[in-house]
Amino acid sequence: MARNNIDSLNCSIADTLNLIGEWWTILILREAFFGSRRFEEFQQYLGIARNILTARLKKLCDSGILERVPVKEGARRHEYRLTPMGRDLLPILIVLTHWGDRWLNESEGAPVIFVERDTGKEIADICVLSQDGRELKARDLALIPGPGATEETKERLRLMVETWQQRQASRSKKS
Amino acid sequence: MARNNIDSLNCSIADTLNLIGEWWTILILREAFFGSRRFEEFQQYLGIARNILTARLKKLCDSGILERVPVKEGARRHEYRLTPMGRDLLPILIVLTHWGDRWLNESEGAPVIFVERDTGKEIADICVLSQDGRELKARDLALIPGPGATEETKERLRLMVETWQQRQASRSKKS
DNA sequence: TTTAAAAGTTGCTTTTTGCAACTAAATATG
DNA sequence: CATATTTAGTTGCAAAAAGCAACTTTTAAA
Repeated sequence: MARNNIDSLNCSIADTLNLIGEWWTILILREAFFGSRRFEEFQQYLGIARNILTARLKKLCDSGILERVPVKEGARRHEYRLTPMGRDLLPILIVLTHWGDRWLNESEGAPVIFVERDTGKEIADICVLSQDGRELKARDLALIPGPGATEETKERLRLMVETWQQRQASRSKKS
Repeated sequence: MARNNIDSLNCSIADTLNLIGEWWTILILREAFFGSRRFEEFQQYLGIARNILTARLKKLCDSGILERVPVKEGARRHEYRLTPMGRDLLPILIVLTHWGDRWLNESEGAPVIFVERDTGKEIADICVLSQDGRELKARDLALIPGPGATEETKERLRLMVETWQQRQASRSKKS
């Protein structure tokens, strides 16, 4: 993301975007999930500039999302493979896909569909669930500071609750 | 995303990133979910340059993710609110948060935690499920062309299956 | 009525991208 | 074995995007 203050936001979204939020990175990961491993594969399928691809792959390797392994024993050519950390990004790709399918490609239909290999059936839509499996909407959620919250974050969240309560109050007055 | 060929990728991920993949956009959306509505709120919490914020808010409004409504009847000052299309991005934010919590902030712990408002209990981890509720991993998934697939996409997916089968074959030979 | 805050806009500088050409090693070919 | 081709980058330069600070113009407050 931007250079300066992002790190100070005390936010896992910002931290994640710091690693995968740059131009191209998520599409490179998509390619990786689609089975690409070699520099040329990524380059050709995406049409990305080679120097940018180099930079992105390096960053992904440095941060442990991909690993760079010799094609065979002792070879100096490498391929890029998803690590467990990288494979754990799959839900992000699926959520992005489903949202795009729903809101941007509704008329034409989805370009690609994720299915379960064994059954061929489409996977379930990803949604937010409570521990006991009820579906939750934005309205049903609240935010609380976690163990990693700074004082600033706690203050911010307190303020958020206040604002929210005021809005609820003014809403009930009106109606 | 990049200017040229992204649109031709026939991929909902690329389409989605075209709208929300730019620097700052996702953090602006995070702020919106956290309750910010006014220009100054976004600006102050994020420390984003004002001209960039202007551009991002405009794009988000143009694409229907936010709407710009007068603060009160007839006022010329506006606030920016999530539309249903925008609220539907919540799973993306949660997935990004959880991934960052798990892989980047494990030692310090999560800065913020999403809980169910009514019970105060943490929400469930978002994961990929089959229609009948079994958890699926990357290995369990396959991709098939959907109704919106171009010939190129179909070809690409055929090739993918081939490559995958070859790798499976060479793997079983080795072991 | 003056002051201050909100919501931008403008101009200029620094960073990032994109593109094309170049390089060096590995592999294939005759 | 010598030469060509592929692979995986690197370099240099032009164009686009981002950051910063200063400037406007309404709106709200004192």
